Amino acid sequence: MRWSQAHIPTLREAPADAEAVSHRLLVRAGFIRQIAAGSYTMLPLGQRTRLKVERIIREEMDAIGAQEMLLPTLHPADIWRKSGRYDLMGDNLFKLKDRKDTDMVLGMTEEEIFALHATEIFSYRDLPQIWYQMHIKFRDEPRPKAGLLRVREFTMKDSYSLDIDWAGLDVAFEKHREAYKRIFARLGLSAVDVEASSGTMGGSESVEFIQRSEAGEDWIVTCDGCGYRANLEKATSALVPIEDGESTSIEKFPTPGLRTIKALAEAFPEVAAPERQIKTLVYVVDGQPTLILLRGDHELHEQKLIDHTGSTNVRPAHPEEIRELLGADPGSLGGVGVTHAPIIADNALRGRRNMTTGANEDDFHYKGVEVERDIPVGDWADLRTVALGDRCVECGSALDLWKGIEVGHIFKLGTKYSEAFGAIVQDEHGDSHPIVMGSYGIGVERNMAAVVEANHDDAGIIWPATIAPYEVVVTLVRPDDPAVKEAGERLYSGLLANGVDVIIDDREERPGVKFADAELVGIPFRITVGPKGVAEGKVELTIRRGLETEEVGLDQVVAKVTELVTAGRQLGR
RNA sequence: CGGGCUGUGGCGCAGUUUGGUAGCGCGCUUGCUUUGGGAGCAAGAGGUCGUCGGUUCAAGUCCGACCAGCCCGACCA
Repeated sequence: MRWSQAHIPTLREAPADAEAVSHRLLVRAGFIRQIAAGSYTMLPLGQRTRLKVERIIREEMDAIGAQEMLLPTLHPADIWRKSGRYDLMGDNLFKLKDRKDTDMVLGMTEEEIFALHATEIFSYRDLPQIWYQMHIKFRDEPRPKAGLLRVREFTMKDSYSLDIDWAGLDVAFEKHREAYKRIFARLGLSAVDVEASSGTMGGSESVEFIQRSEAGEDWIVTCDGCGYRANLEKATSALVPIEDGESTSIEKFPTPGLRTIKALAEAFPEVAAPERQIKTLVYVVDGQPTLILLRGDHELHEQKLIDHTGSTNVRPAHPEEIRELLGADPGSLGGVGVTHAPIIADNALRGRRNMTTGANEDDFHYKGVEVERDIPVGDWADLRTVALGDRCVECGSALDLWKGIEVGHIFKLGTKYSEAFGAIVQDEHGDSHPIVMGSYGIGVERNMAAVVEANHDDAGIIWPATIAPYEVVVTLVRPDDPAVKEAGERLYSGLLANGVDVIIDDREERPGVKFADAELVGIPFRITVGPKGVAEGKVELTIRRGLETEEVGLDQVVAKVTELVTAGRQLGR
């Protein structure tokens, strides 16, 4: 490609509404343009990189025996009603009607359709299978953000494994885990696999791949001591034991105007330190008002509540609902003697004595509360949010807490969809079993953005050679100088002949403009051809990462750069 | 959905307080000069001021409604 003929609209300044580094750089370097919130055009450079990302994913999927298919994105709503996800997905599912007034949806993931195709498998002899596609997904996100990191329309590689039993699923799951590690390594990412919640997918186990980044939206808990890694929505931690003293009797006492854990602790330090208090929250869980009990200094993690109760709709109760239920306002709530609403307590409250909690009477609390004696807890669960400084359950080391981007997610679905769609096979004894499924996703454009987040400097993007839009740029310092022109064209043709993705910057621009553009776009190798060098039979080779430059003989440079490019393509393999 | 903010040439912004017929930088076009880190001079092109309605002799500016986009939160395979 000749830069003079390419559409590479670089910008000196980023649009004011771009905040995330990857968003700013991908726009400035001419890879993407926004069309609507969470909706982007891939310009020529963006499309080149996107196709290379797809190619890597395809190679690794094919390597584990996966077969590529292509399903429609436009689905009849009935298929989604059949799995129950038409309502479950709520407003995130794009819904529309066709001209005959039939309800349709745009696919946001395709377990349903793949399960439907799995109904054409009848025998264990035809299993296992891994099917995948590289396709557009639509999600009506409540809040698209950060350029390509959270969008409403994007390309996803989604694959689905079909097995006769759970042992088979385990195999497919681990195959995907390893394939994903190879994919991320080849993309230049250092993503790690962490335990995660399954959310609305259903299923027994899920693992997310997270690239550490300040632009990320997920909080990850890791342990350097033993390698424990989990999403905050799933993570657990060990607590320092607390000495509660002898058992005492429960006693109500006045606490006028004290409505917060902190205020109560300051007023009654001897009986109401935060770790001696029971925090009482009222949540409406699938329509059922429910008391949630935590230690005073702990925070609820709503996803844990959702996962534990298997509910789909969870929200804090409104103040009026709370007063109606308990007869008091927030600040004086407690579980003592409450039998007309379910009570779920966090495990950290097990066995605790001499606690303080609200008396369900404004301005009064109880002290001397013994949780299991005085409160009719119906259900114990891990509900608290792990905090910085907590210790590892496995090994006791201090846990680390950091932010990251979810670049991939793999799920053990089980039989939810095969049962819903009747994907049943017979085993060698003639017994029928629903197919055991797994589901595995990678967001293509989000991965592009994650690579930029992880690979850039002040000058711009630093693409790994594996997915750079061009591997080499030949920069003509003086394209009007016949010797420079001739030498540059010779290098260009030589590299093309060697199968290198090369672009020649033959624009009639000042050198500074060309250098700045090459660095902004992030091309891994730059060969600078200038009059002085050519006269001496030399050119300069600049490595984008680090921007170090060396002189290379005109006659050697094609071979040398071809070698470097070839080595760069091996990244992560 | 709650809170905050923003819509003026391709990009970044001023102008709105105090209504008078739209401006700056970058980019773009042409010419001359320049040519190893985002050039200089000169002449140009380009704007329904987010949309609709209202007030007024007159609206980018005042009033109302709506739309879009961004940020925080909620939400999120």
